[in-house]
Amino acid sequence: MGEPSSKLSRRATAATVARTAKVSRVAVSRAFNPNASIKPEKRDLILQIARELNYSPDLAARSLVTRRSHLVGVIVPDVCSPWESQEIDSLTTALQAEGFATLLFKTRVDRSMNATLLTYMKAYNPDSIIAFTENALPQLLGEIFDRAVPILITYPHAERSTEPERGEQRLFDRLEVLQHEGLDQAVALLQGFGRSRIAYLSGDPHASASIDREHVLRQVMAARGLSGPVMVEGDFSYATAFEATIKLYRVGEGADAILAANDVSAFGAIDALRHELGLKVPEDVAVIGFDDIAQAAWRSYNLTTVKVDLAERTRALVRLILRRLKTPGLPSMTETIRTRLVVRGTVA
Amino acid sequence: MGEPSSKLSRRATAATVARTAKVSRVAVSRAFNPNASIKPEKRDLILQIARELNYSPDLAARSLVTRRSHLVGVIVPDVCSPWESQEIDSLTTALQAEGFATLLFKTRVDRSMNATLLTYMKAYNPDSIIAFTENALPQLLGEIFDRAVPILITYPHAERSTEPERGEQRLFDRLEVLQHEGLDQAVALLQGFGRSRIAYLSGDPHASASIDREHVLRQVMAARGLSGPVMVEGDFSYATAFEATIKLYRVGEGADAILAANDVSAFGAIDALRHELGLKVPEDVAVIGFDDIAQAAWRSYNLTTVKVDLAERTRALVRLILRRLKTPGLPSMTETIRTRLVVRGTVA
DNA sequence: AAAGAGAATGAACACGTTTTCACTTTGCGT
DNA sequence: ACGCAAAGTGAAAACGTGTTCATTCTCTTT
Repeated sequence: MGEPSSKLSRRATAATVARTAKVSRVAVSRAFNPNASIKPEKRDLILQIARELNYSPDLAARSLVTRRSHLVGVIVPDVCSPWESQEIDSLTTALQAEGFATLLFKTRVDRSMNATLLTYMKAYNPDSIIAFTENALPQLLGEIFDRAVPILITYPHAERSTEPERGEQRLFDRLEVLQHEGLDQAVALLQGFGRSRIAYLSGDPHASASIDREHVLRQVMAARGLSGPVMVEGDFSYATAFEATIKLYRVGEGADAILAANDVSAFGAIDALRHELGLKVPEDVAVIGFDDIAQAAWRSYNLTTVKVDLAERTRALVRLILRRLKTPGLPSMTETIRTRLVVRGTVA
Repeated sequence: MGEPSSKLSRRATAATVARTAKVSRVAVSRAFNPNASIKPEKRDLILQIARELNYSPDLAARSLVTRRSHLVGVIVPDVCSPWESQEIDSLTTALQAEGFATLLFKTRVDRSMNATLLTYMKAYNPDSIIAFTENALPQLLGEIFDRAVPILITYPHAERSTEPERGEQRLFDRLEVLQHEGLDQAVALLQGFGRSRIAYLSGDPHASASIDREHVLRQVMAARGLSGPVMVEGDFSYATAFEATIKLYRVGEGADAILAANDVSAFGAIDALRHELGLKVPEDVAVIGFDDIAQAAWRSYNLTTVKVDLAERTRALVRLILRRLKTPGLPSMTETIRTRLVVRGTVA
């Protein structure tokens, strides 16, 4: 119980353990390092005493010499949006299993603050960075972080913009979502039900992901002989989608199908249609979302949506990180994951 | 542009900056420490050169001597549940503003793993810990973490269980939600609409928070002359609430009002009533939730609910942390926040 | 039994910072 | 011009760990 305190009980250190176990301090270090050369019974003794003293090696001190902080910086604009929170949940669990802790940073609405935010983040020396981002953050990341720290870019709802990155000397790894397949299935389904006037409820129009999504959608629709989508400007949020949908039908010319940039937008559209415009979903207007968040299966919405497999996404992210950390010399890597349509009740 | 690299360009260190600026290494340290004594123009020079070299002090090294990691460990069972994700979002932003980064940990479903998880967490030396928890984690926390690291316990959906903590020597600070006021308003509203047979859709029945919630509810109902609630067992999740509600009306005796342990449960109940049981909300059954998450205002649900003010919660959490860090000697602190009913469309 | 290989050991150093402590410079009032 | 307090300065010592390197121990092999 009572600590063997010489000084007023500070945190137990390797020296404390060494003294108690009557071994050298180096031995303690070795006991905690799996592939160090130490006699097994000695290691057991040390680990036993360490447990009694509630000792575990200080990661800050260790990282100082190891150059590994076992921290992964996760940069995200909105923790509370359902898709991103589900992704963070999944990612954190996966990283924990690999021995990394996630350091969570939220980008500011005020973008001028992001530089100081990233500088701040850099001070923690993360082993790697995952940026879920829609905006121009990558360039900033490249400027602030050493070439030595791997950066993984992923757009939550789409693949990269077509424009090449500036600051190309910087190495980014990427996770991309191949939306073509899922969107094509979506358009095909709508077409099968005779819907010809399709509206695209966009995400934030400044986000390259949304622009790219629109591009792919146009492509898919053109290939199926449909005229380009009616554009409705949203920002991935429920409220904006709600208002935009109302405007589409009140002052605009309406549409017989809405394809939303993400599920939350689709919810906003559905609620506007049903509760404000008096239109029936799916009878009057068909709605399709994107992501397949847990709420999409809730009975009030029962949303037909383009699914991005979260587990697969997480596996890919972790795979990318581990590979990069193991062999830093590799050229830029890109993993892609596919999408597919999940048919529920908002198209008929 | 080109680094003044002697060795192959490593991360810039204080020594590098000192050499470039032709000052001592200590001066660099002082330049970054606001209340250190250094000539202003010297500081400016150093900061300027530091910026050019993209230098910022290594936090691991600093924390080694400062004994401040500027990390706050946040322990949470489910990042992806709406209430908790909204809270993490808000908290992360607030902590960032105070110069702390949030280290996110997710407790395992497999509880036997939590001990190793916490040991792992301890290695990062967080300045403080915030545990959002429903289960027996506090005791484990007390065992593993030094008395020196402050622990802040909060039950997301309620106040503490009535039982006194074991391991009482350990100092915990607490944030509690005074649910009495909000619940009383809720019951009063139901009573006003002549609802007498009220069901309580519980959270995880093993969670002390849920037990406590039930306790307060019974108290409130008794005070208003109502017989105790019909108990329905849930676990804070949509799916379980959905199933439990169906069972309540199919095999149980039903109720004319449902009070749910959180909003997500309320959504599950509403969807079961409307889409599976053919009952109308609020005409046939009134429903009241708890938390007031963003989704509660969505038109499909338009949920009447007991609001816990998130911004107020966050402010209280940060206040507790800062106060504890500033004056570690303080006795155990508890902050409380009030609740109030937000009336929307699920009671009429 | 001697030799040799391989494992085990501990002293010393390195990692990048802050802090302490003497010491030197500066600024100000008389 | 003088004295004296205050502000500024750098050498050295921490902080807690991993790693290198020369040395010692422990086996196996001939």
